[in-house]
Amino acid sequence: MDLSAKSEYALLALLELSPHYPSGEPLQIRQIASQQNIPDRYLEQLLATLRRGGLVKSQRGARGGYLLARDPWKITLYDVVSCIEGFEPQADPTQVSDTPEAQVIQGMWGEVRQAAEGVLQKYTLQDLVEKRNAQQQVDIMYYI
Amino acid sequence: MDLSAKSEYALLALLELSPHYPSGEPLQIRQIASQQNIPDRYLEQLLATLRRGGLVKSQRGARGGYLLARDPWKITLYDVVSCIEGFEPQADPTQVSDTPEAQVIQGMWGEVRQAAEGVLQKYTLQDLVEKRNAQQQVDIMYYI
DNA sequence: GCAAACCCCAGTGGAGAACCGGAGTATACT
DNA sequence: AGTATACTCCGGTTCTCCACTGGGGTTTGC
Repeated sequence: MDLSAKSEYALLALLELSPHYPSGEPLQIRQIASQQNIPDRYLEQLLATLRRGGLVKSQRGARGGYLLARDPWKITLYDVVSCIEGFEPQADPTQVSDTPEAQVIQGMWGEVRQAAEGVLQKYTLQDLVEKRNAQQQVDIMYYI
Repeated sequence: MDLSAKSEYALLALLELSPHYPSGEPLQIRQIASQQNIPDRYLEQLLATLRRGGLVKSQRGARGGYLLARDPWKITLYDVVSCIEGFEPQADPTQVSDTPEAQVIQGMWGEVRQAAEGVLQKYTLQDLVEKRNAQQQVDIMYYI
């Protein structure tokens, strides 16, 4: 029941990209990585996955980088996590549980998944950005 | 977001034990394992964990075995999964996330956890048993 | 044309999950 | 009492996956 480093990195990166969306200026891997303490060669892979998932666009060549594919309030956390974790296919050759006991357990676990996904679907990157800003205010007030 | 084999095995085993609770007759590892297709030496470890967690009692010696420690409707699925997965300690030295971005992400993940745990807490072993029985009826009706 | 960026693919180290085995201990039945 | 049958404890083994690293490419701006 932990959030994988993979997904956390992806969210952090997109959180960095969000404020730059209006300007249309791309942000480079190195900058994001150093800003959020993420191994840059690893972040590269995650951004590639996000690109294939249609969440970010990339600009190749010198002065290139990454930018959000659409507005921050049109990207839910579910979009991000499911893209990075790749858990869309529930209709794949997962053994369709033979015994009735296994079926029942599978069914109730489906409810657990749905509950979790519901929370992820109701938050967008924009929400995270706003929460971040509010959090920063609190941090400043408590700073000495 | 998958249910581990560990937890699924534990739930299956407890599901087997549930109907035997009223009689007070213990069930042996071998029987449970063969009934639910679980490696028996592995199931042994899981039952030991459940015993230490106070969910089952064991009867040693010949004609021994395992039985539920309390009524099936007094054991929630959360009890089982948290015991087997051991994820109680949220107040441990998990790095208390330095950056405001990480804090915000950590916070929203807390909501996801809570949603998932809420579902697990509202179901008991008794519920699973009843669902299983209902499921069996359906299976029989569709058989041939 | 060359440097700065992304792109692709392959490999490695460590941790944990799933499982197996053996020696010991308690209990029931005869 | 003795023996068979269970649980109990502890260790090891295999395998997979996560997190990360590295070595090449290709595209683009200056």
